[in-house]
Amino acid sequence: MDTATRPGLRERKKQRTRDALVRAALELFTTQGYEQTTVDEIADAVDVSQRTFFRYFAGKEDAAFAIQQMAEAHFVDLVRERPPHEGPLEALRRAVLEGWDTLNEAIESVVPLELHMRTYQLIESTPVLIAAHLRRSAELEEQLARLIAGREGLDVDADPRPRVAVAAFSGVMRVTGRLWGAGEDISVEAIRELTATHLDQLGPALTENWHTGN
Amino acid sequence: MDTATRPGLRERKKQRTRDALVRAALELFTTQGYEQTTVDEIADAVDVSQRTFFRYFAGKEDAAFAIQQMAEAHFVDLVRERPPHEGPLEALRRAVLEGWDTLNEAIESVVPLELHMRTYQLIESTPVLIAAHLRRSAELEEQLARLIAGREGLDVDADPRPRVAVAAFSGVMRVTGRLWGAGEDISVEAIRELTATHLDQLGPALTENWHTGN
DNA sequence: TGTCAATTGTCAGTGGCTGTCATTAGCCTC
DNA sequence: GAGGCTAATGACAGCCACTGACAATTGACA
Repeated sequence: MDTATRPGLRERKKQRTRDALVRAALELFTTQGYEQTTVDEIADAVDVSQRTFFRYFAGKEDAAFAIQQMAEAHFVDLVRERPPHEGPLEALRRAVLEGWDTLNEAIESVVPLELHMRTYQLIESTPVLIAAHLRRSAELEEQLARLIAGREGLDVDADPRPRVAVAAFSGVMRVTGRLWGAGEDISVEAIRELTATHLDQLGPALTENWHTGN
Repeated sequence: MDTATRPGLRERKKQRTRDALVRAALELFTTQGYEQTTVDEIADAVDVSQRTFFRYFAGKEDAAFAIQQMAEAHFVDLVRERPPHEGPLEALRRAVLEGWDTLNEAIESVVPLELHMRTYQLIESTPVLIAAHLRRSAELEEQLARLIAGREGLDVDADPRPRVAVAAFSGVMRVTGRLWGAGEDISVEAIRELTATHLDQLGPALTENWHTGN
């Protein structure tokens, strides 16, 4: 019986409603803009009441980040799976890159990859969403710092290095995201490439004298 | 005549109203919390209409960051005045530390230093304000990157190092602010110290092997 | 002093978000 | 497989941030 573990009709229905709301929201956001889209529109598109929308999402913002959320979880999983002999920055670097490579599998059950990338670009160009995105990133950072500290057998609260390393790493990721969002090429390949080259610059950028070998 | 450059009554009145609104807002925010304070309360405390509040500030958030804004401008000025022979990170480091030392002179005409520090702590512990704070920081970062690039005679858009360096620096500043806000000691001295020790860790934290000399 | 322009107050309306309560619809037991 | 239980939904009312429009007030300046 494959019905053994399969959730009941109720649960499946909820999942469908949620997914439909996410799709409708992202489609409307990327088409007409985030601020220009009202919650009523989203709810109407899925034929539920506004109240129901707010039962699935804490706010309009929350819907915009539904997929982002999945991508982040995916990334954290990958970091967790990195072999312990890799240094902190090496592990983070490989995990992000692998994350981009396998992003589609992680989200395709809800939205097409392309819609997600358009949404990401929208986030990077909408002030309110930029703010929310940064706050979410800060939370992710804390998680990563603990994870890295764990790998290295350190106490996050005693040794500042895990947090500092993750902060530097995240800073670079943020710059990358912003640049990608401002550019022409919205593809995953483009941001993958940007990520790699920017991470390569982290070491050199901290050298005090930038003109020695240049 | 010292009245020569002194602004007219109209201008002075506006300044007084604005300052009063800032003081009332910060006092209410730090006393009862940001979300628990309505714009009407702030306006009432200064005896102006709600509409007038919104003529001075783009939103409730804006009032919360009025002093922060001044502190940032102060900091940027200090970076600009750093002698050109200092490396990028050295210049940034000295500017922040000097910024903390001279913060009071920069803001005392509007609010007491202590109220500002309480506000900063409130910001660091209120999700909506954290988000806004991070977005503002991101804008500051862009400004700093251009400034640093200028000092070094580089093109921000061609060479990723200015942005990467500033991103790493800002990442550390952010960690510092968060830790300070979560701690007991709300004094300027406390955050000054935290800043110094965390910046010291930036180099070491990027070393792949954290256990060599430890 | 009277005119002009800037500042403010009032009012009405939109949109995000929440609490409440009645209704509907899976689910589970007898 | 009928009836009761509970979760999900819809409908309604209301709060608060924020905006546009218009009228009243008040410095500025000839």
